[in-house]
Amino acid sequence: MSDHAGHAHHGAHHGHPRGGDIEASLDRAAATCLARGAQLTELRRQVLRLVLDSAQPIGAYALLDRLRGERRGAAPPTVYRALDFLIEHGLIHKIERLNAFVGCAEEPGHGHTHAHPHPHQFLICGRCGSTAEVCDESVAGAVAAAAGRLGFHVHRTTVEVEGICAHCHDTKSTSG
Amino acid sequence: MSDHAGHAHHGAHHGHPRGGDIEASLDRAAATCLARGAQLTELRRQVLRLVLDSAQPIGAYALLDRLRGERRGAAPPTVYRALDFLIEHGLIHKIERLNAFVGCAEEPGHGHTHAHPHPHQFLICGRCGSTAEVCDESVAGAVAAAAGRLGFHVHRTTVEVEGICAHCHDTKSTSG
DNA sequence: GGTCATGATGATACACTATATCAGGCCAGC
DNA sequence: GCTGGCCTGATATAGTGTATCATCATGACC
Repeated sequence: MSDHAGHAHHGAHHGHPRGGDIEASLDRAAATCLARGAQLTELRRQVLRLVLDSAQPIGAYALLDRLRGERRGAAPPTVYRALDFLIEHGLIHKIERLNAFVGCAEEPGHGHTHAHPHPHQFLICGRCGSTAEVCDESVAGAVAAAAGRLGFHVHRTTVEVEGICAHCHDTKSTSG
Repeated sequence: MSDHAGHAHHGAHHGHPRGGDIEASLDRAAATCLARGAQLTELRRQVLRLVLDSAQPIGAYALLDRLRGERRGAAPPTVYRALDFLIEHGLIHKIERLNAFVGCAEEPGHGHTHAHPHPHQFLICGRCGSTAEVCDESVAGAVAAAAGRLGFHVHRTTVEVEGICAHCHDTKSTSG
């Protein structure tokens, strides 16, 4: 079945699970971009930092508010252009159900982009709002098989699961 | 694995694949609602008819335009409230990637609702814009397994696959 | 009949999400 | 210095979805 599955991230219970890690991730992201002939400019780096720094999926306009702390004239296109770039290069994902963005759980440098994404699924907790990105190949395989049966050629797959995370299910109190 | 998979619908190539079928579907939908203590009012029936009548997924504001043909003062809440009801009762689905709505491919009366949905996935052709709803249990099973491994309790699963449908892939011309 | 709660719809305004478009700045290469 | 490409600034607008209050019908209950 699934040879590797499931590393949870963006947990809302732990505040900011990363700290100085983020700067290291940004450096790796910059290197990855460079290797592909693109550049992680200061603006894009700022937006990526804000996304990674968020404990939960964050919306474009929330990003915009925070971005304005460091860039006075920031406007919607400012943040959307940066987001498009980051998605294009596989550094972040968009969660369609939430109209929000999260950092990619896979480290960059694996050659995955928007055109050639790595398989990924999101588990969205309806109680605490946290999300986990899992990378389960059996899910991707089942999707590919079902699509293939109909002669459908898959480009991209969006899998977003809504439910209750283990933490919230264990502690049925108001701790979420 | 997957005991049953794949009935394609909403094909854009065939114009309106159904005709008088729609009225029969509406009647069955009304009966299903009644059996559950809800009512498919004239407004909801009109909106459901418009959704079913659309060859492709249709947006809320496109529905609103058409609805105004039969209901002069229709406003956004008019159509959104009807859509919410129809989704709640499993009569239509929302495709998140498209912000659009399609009729449920499963006939009503199977007891599935928004709270207890039947497994379903969408194949979205990026060339002709058609969508197919498939009901593959192996996909749902893989998702459930992956989630369960992390202790996540699944409520609802959104699977939306973007790619090229068999028809468009066969006829690589501009016929899409 | 009168009253009241419920659910559905009408109607207005607003919030949130995303894009189009044009202008200016920076830099590499000729 | 000019050009072309890329990035950003800035303004306006399009597209999607909700909040809120008023109105109206229905049915329960006294």
